[in-house]
Amino acid sequence: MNNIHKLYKQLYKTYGSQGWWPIMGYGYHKNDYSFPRDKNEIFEVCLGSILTQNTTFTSVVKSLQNLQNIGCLSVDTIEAMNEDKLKRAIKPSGYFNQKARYILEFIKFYKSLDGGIPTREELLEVKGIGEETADSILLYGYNRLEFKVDAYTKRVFTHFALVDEKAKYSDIKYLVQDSLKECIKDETELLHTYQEFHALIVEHSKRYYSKKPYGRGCFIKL
DNA sequence: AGCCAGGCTACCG
DNA sequence: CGGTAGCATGGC
Repeated sequence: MNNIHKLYKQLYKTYGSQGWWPIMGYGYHKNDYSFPRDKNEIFEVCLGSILTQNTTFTSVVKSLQNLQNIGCLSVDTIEAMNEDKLKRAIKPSGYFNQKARYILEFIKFYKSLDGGIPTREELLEVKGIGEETADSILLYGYNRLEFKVDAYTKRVFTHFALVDEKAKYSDIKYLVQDSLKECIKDETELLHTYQEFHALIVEHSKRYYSKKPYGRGCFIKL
């Protein structure tokens, strides 16, 4: 068992199943890996992945709630929306001018898929979708084996010297994927581990890696 | 009051 | 290529 897997095990033992991705009207689904269940929920994950860029998820929930309240929480309804109305609805998540454009750009791409599964390369060509958002969509929307790295992940990994300060997104992503693949041979279990690991890192980091000095109070031992 | 949040693009050297 | 300003609201 390598240090990455050790970290995962300790986090899971501490916090348990996180049940990401949360879906509107259902919330988290701990120990239930049947999500997303349909195309609407897949799209909701994509939407949430864009809205949550550099923002807390509670703000994203407000935006999604706003959309739901005006009956616009679906691909076609958002596509048909007046852009200013869309901006008003997603205002709580911040960067609403950019994000409104990103969402509309993504919808064009999403419809061109015609129900198909996007590749990572295709997603990265869409304006507003960088590596983390692409992996978020793939991991939680399409159940693909693409680990999602975020600022917290880098912070925690740096704390434990699993990577150095100048590690790039891909360095961390493939370190995690390679490390977990060594220990977990079953693909379904591996997928759920990717999904839970990222969520667990966020849960742990909100407590111990949000304000400086990062890692104060962190009880994990590798 | 100031810092941080489940980042990305554009533009710089 | 790496580094950074700008984007914006909300919570603590």
